[in-house]
Amino acid sequence: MFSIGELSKRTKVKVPTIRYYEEMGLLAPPERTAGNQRRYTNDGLERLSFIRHARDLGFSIDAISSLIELQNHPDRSCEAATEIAEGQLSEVRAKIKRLKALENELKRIAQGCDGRGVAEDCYVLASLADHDLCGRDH
Amino acid sequence: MFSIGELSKRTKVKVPTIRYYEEMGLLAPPERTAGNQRRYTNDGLERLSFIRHARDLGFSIDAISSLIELQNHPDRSCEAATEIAEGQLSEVRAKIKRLKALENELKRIAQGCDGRGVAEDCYVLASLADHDLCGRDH
DNA sequence: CTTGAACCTCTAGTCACTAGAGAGACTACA
DNA sequence: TGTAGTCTCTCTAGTGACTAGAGGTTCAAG
Repeated sequence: MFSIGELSKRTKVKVPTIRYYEEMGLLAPPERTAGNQRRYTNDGLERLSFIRHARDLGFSIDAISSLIELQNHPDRSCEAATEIAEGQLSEVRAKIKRLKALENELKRIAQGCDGRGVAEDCYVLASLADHDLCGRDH
Repeated sequence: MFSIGELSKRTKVKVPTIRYYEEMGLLAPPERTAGNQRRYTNDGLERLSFIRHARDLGFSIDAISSLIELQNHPDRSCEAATEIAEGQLSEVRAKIKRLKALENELKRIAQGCDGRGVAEDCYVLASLADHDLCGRDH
């Protein structure tokens, strides 16, 4: 049995965030001391590690809820879990694609100006003002 | 002189978003009709195109504010503009790097399970529960 | 002059937290 | 047992960049 501060230290999840997860229904409300303070067991620790790991991988609170629901019913098909993971994967891939396009455009814009002129002639500002100066769409 | 709806159509920025930009100080408050409706000129159109383009490239409202400030003083050095663009570029690169790590991890996790088993044996769930199953840190 | 679309302001909601106030509880040491 | 100091409690409000909706007013076409 350990306090919320201890749980926070072990999982590296901040104390208010732990309380937030509880409020959102991700983390079961733990036991309380006579003085109303939360006391966790290893169960809580494992659950929170799971949540943190999933958050680190970019899963939404909603997605994590579904995954936990599944965890609580070990006999169910895990199809949903695979779907959620694959959905997340394609979201990540889409983001990468988009960011790479941005990277190219920004590289081009930033290289166009050495920062030594005045704003009037600045290629950065001109590029932003006139989309036609862009190599391709974004 | 055209209405906010017309401006919205031409720039593809939604009406409430235009009002929001005005509130945030990005867009100068335009003239109004006798009945208090906004009426824009080409100036407003150009300004909004600039903002939209910058937002599309991921610049924050704050960064855009600085860029506009600079635009309004064409005699100033454009060093700040180049810095902002370069800052944005390195942020984008950092995001790409992180997302690529996530992509690898998610790929590994998603491939570990075909979704045909039950939750108890699901590799997706197991991987999330146990960070040690991860190839590398993230 | 009427109709109906577009416009106005204001408030509240989104996501996943983060910050702070003010009060109460716990623990270590004397 | 007293007390100092840290931890914890709940509650409210703020973040960024919008989005949604209510309830009311104005505009332009016919």
